[in-house]
Amino acid sequence: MADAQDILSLCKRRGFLYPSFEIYGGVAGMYDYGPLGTALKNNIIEIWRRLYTLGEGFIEIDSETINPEIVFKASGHVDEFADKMVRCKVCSDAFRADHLVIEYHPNAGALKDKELDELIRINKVVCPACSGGLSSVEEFNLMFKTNIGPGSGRVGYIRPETAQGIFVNFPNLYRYNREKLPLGVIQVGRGYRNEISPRQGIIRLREFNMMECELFIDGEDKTWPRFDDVSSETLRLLANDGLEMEISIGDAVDQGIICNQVLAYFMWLTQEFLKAVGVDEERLRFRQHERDEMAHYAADCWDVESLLSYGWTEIVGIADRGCWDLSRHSQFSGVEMSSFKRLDEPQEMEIDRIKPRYDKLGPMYKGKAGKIGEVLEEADPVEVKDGSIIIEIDGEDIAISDELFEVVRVKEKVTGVRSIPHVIEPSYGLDRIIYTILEHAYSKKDDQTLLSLKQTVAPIKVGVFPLMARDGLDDLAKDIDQELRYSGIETYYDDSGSIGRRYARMDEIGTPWCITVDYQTREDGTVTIRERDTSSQVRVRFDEILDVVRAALCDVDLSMFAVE
RNA sequence: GCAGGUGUAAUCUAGUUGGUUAGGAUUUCAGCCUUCCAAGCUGACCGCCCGGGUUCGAAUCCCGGCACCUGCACCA
Repeated sequence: MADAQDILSLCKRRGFLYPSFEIYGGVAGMYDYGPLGTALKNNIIEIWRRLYTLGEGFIEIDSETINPEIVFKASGHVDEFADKMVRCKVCSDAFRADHLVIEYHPNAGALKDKELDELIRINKVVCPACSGGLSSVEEFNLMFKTNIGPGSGRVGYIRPETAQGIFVNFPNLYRYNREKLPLGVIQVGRGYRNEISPRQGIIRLREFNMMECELFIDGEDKTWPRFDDVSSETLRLLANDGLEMEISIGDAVDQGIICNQVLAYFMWLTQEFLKAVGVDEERLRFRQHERDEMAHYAADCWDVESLLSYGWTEIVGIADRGCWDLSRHSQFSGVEMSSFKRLDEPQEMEIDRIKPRYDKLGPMYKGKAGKIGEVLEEADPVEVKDGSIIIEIDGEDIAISDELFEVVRVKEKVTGVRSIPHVIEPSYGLDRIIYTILEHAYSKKDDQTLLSLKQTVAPIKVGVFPLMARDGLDDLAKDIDQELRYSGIETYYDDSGSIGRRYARMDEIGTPWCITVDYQTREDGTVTIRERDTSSQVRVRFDEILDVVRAALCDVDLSMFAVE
């Protein structure tokens, strides 16, 4: 297996990746993409984007990376990412400090570090695992905090995922989609996590690239229109009951291994994407989250893992997040986040409604009566208990006796129902995918490095060389180089060193083809085109070279252009 | 963050009883040569992670920092 050090060395040497701020000693978990890395990344993004926008009809947005605190209060990140931790001095296990003292304080979660320290000390709290002594409280905040605007007025955080930018825009996007589900929204961008210990090259970064999709669907209907077309396609699953299997997505859904069609469809789509950009199918699997690993709101979650020299590594997560995200944002913002599902036929329904008796409310509550009436009208009659109903007015609970209202049965025409959409989230770790592609493409034979990148993602598509940089061969080669570049094909012209060395340079950065102008070109107007992985050559017509390359880019067998 | 290991050129690496001008290979560049897979010759560029300390003298010893690797924990 390829050594991670070799890959990182190649990346640095050839301009895929550079450690950030290298001249100042570097910063852990931060890397810059060099020229080739950037091109590779852009190519991958473009394939992904097309798959979702052109293939599935999804829409793309680009939202802010700095968000006000409330966004992450609603998302749960403020609590989830800013734990107060203590560590066992003996077994070095970490625990949430507030959980350890919960029996000694009614509101342990609100305590300051020092107060928690104090409580732990006074009550002689020890490590729950081994009864060892505990360290003092440390703050673990994995979000980067900042201030929005001058002074220290408004707290903001740099986003740890792009997803929230989509959720908070849901009302706009739902309207853009003309109030229809399903609504698929994608975003490509950076996320930021102040990792405790970034390691393993670009596998765990502090500033990382994500491609995320949030698919909003009707929670009552998790079928997918194109599911039947692909239901016989297979995936390699590692379910959370420990069973590993190769199974069609149709069977997996039927047997309840994958919980619904939408999830299964996007798992398959993800596999197609990863194969298309060069992840080795043999080193790819879907691992289901353990029950305790899953976020509490998730119905099901599968990680796509690739086998790297670091071991099996998560590169994509595909989760059914239920209606959690939109519910929370609706709750925190007070904005409606539901969708309206029109019924096939409007239905006449008889419903019980509360009808306030304003003649009695008025004298009793004076100025408040109007508000109370409004709230009563919206209230559900089933909440009437023991002759009264409790309603909330201006943050105050008030019991309203049933003498002050009537429950009446009314006929209402129902044309549809409102519900909060569920979210299926395929979330792709771009940097990890890039690294996987590099490692899976990497091979070494007798000191010769070969990067077998798919032509779709290769930063440079064609190397163009004169066999000798003289006798007019160089001019002919430059003509070809220019023609290809002007046609939108990335090339690399090279006339330095032996021809073998030039092929080797291209092999090392994954360039799939090389065209060489030789002396025969002057005689019969043909050039050679060499295929990277086999180093086999085909002689083709000089004046057809653009067609040949275009065909090659469509994976057409080049032998059909051979002139010999 | 903890424990252990490591840090010499763009890359890989030799080099401690502390002692002259840190050696090699690859890459890159220039020139010569060269009619298809890293040929050869000549030359050039480029280095002891950073900062302190000990010493007449530090790549080498000590302290601190930074980075990388392995494990723990966390996670995309």
